[in-house]
Amino acid sequence: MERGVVDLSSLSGGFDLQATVESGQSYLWDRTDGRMYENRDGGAYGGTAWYWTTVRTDDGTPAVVRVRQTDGRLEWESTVDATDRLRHRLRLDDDLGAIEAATPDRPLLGRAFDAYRGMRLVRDPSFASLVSFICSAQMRVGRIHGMQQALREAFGEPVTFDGGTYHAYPTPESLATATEADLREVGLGYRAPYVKRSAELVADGELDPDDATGRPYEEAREFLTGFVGVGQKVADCVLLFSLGYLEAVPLDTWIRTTIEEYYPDCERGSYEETSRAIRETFGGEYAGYAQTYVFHYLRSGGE
DNA sequence: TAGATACCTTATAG
DNA sequence: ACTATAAGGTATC
Repeated sequence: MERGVVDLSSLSGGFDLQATVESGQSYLWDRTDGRMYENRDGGAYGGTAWYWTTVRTDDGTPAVVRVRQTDGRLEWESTVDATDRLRHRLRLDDDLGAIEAATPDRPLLGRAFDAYRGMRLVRDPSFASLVSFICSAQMRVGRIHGMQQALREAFGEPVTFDGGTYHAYPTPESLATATEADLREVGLGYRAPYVKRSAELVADGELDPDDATGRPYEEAREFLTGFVGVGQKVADCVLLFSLGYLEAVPLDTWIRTTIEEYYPDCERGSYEETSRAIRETFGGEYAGYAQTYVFHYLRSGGE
């Protein structure tokens, strides 16, 4: 067992672990106390709960990383050195202060940033992010998370850690090998064939979500719709929560409602044009940050 | 090309 | 208890 501490006190804009991993952008973290999503407004840092996920080591085998936030520190336990991986996965190097400063003073945005100060975007592994958001169609966040847990337990490689058994996120190969019936068995419903066929595309080397990286934003979004079960909204989620396109604004039901109520002039009829308008309203470069704050704020009962 | 509809499953509202 | 509704949409016609 290795242990480490990441100092958070010097981070611009601070950090809020609970808000970051329980805000519906990542479905790859679990609370060890099993109380995920229970107290959204929750006390400071979710009562310093422990969370765990898995990371890929250099030789390709998965390792468990367990973390908790206490005051200005992020403590971790793992079998590998997790400091750099956590900085990367939790975007601890983002200059949140500058990002908020660059966000326009528009209705709702200030309150949303205030409510979850320190919440950061995540950088999830691309395949897991892709499958998570294929599963997200017409689902509540608690059940999306439950689906990912079920997928891990049914198809993920077991990892022993600190006397317990955990499961890594399934590989493309394992989900491509699963039958549609297998995937329906774990509660995916009509998303089952989407997940299987998209996993096959990756496993067969026909399409790789990482190949979206480097393309101009709208082209990258179009590229990702080549997967099955991936429309523009899901593509935007993968771009924002995995591939680092911070300007991506997924137009989900919450944001559409927000546009109706607060930014009606941004409603342009098509996804593409409405997306352009709301991204501009949210400040362009970091518009996805604003979207994520608004989403979490409203969904958590902010107003 | 734009518009309507089916789709798994379950938590929640009434 | 029971039914209707909606949930971070997409594929298909």
